[in-house]
Amino acid sequence: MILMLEMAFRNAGKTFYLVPLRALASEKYEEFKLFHGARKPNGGSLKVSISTGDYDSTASNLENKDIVIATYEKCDSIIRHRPSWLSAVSLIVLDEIHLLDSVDRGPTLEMLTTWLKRVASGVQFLALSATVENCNELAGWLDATPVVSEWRPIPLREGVFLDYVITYPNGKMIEVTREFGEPYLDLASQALREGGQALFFTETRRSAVALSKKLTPVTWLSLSSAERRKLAEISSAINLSAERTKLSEVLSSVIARGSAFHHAGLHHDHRATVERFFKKGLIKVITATPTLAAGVNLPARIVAITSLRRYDHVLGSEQIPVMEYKQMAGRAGRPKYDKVGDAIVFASSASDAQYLMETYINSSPEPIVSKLGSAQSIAAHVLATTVGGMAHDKKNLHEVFSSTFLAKQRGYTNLKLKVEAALDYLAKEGALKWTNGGFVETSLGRRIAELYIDPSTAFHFRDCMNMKPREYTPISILHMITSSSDITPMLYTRSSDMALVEDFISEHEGELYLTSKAENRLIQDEVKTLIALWFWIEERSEEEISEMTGAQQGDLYRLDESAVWLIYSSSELAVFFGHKELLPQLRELEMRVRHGVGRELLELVGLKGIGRIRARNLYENGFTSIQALRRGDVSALARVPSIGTKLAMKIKETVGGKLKAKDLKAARRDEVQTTLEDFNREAE
DNA sequence: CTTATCCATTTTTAGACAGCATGTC
DNA sequence: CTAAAAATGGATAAG
Repeated sequence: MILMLEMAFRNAGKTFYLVPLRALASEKYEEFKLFHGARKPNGGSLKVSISTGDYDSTASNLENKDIVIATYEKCDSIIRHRPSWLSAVSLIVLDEIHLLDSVDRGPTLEMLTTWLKRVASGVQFLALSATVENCNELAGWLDATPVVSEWRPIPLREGVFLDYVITYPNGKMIEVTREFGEPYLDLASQALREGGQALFFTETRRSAVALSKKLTPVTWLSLSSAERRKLAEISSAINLSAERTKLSEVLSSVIARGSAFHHAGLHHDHRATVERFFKKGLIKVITATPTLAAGVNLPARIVAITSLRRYDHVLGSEQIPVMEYKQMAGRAGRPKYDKVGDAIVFASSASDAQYLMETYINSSPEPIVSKLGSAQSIAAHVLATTVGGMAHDKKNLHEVFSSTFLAKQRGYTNLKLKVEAALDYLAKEGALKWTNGGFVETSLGRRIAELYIDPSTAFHFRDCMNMKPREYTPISILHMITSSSDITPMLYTRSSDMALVEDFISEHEGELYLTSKAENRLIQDEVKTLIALWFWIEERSEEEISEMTGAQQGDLYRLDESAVWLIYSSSELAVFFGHKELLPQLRELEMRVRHGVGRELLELVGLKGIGRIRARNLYENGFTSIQALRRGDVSALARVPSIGTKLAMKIKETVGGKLKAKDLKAARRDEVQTTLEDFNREAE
């Protein structure tokens, strides 16, 4: 921050702060925002901006900014648009550089860094990480000087818990008081007695939820009556801020007792609530999946790691890497509050304890290894390199790829073959064309790179548009989307879902793409993901969808987000593929998915109204139930946290009812009141 | 006759980046 | 070096 601010004040150039998560970007942005508008010596004012997929997106907005905070992918995308100010960049901070090791996102970071090194010559790089073992090697690649510091604001102790005794690497042992007779409860209790908070990491979402319930007796006893009152309010607010589901009800009930769970199935507002009130000290214990290991900064007095295994659909049950363990352990110790942070792992036997001590506590994280070689698509990076203007002939292209971290670690021979193959593939499919002496991207290729989709996804769209199923319906379009490699999260078909999926397939056989011979195609997963999206645009309740498919609120929102992006992309590409006639269908479907607004609702409100009243607000404000809307159900409206005047007017017109603002307020008040009472009673 | 308990078997399993343009609070 | 925990379903005991 000091370096960036110094450069900004000196007008020494534009600086970037790059992070792997949107949440981290907004956290960092909040810190930098304090300096936004500060007067510079030359009279101008300092300008700070954030750029991630869910914030502003046009590169021109960044032209006169001094400090830009962005995700890696966003920065990558910006480069592809070749903004004029790129040469004005003077410093790039790469936070959490160890992400280079990640299979799905590491290659993007690696290519991004490689380009930046070339494009912006003379740019200073500052790469940061708490868990890099081979930092000399990494520094060598970046042409940087390694700076190692063991300093932590709060010292960290790592220990193993076995039979109520915590053993530390130096042989020191501490006994934990038996109070509840359950290790997890007693450990949490110890943290709370010292006025601290505890963070438990679990292997699965389900066990995070189960453990947070189990911990409520401990947290409840530690609460003052003032805290209990505040928590009751927070707890009832949970059920008002988003659609109610079984999961949100459980969250609401544990929060009332000072405990909470945190995982990616939660609604993002609920995640934010949990983070916020843990930071404020009201929520005493969080049980979390790895969401919090790399996510926002949420330190705790004690970090308890309940499992060091993880199940993988391909590999089965696996030990997690030391790097991940260190990331979790590093969350222990709150600056300003704790004297020391404790990270505790649980052992099942004496030999297990010894194993954990050797393998995790006394081990360094694994060295960072480039994953560019296993990138699912080198083609995407070759195309982006071309579109970004970094290479228009083989010589330059090989220069770029031979300066990657992979080439440094493993040599360039293998990668060279892959790059050549990617070039041929892109040319064959029409994203690039040969020129004398080199190659250049086609307008299609440029659009693919700008839309930020994998080239294979684009070609898949083309094939799907050329070979339509017997009956071409919205379901066909959704299937095209869910069978592309860019859809996330792809839902997994459990054995209990088989009936649902098979029924759907036989019912919609004529509308689906079932003939493709691509190997390893997981038709069932594609269809199951399609079903979740279909239910979503049919306005089924979030609870119903998660009941039927197992996809929870958070999953649904992310699925929706990626589906919107892909449908938009397919409509942009339809023109290139000579399928202009599909545009109306694609546009309509995009709108239905984007806003979660069903056909019936579109008809009710009138399609023209969508332009004026943003349908997304209908959705976000809780109008997912058409039935409720039709009968003007006041109690459904009570779940709406805020209704715009225009929107309320429109609803009034539409339902023809007599809803008034004060009815809404009264209804909402009642609901808040009853939930509050319920929780207090239950808690007692 | 209903409910509780026990036991063996079956089922399930983390996370999250990206486009673009405009209305709403 | 190693999978573990919850859900399910059926049988039997208790109320």
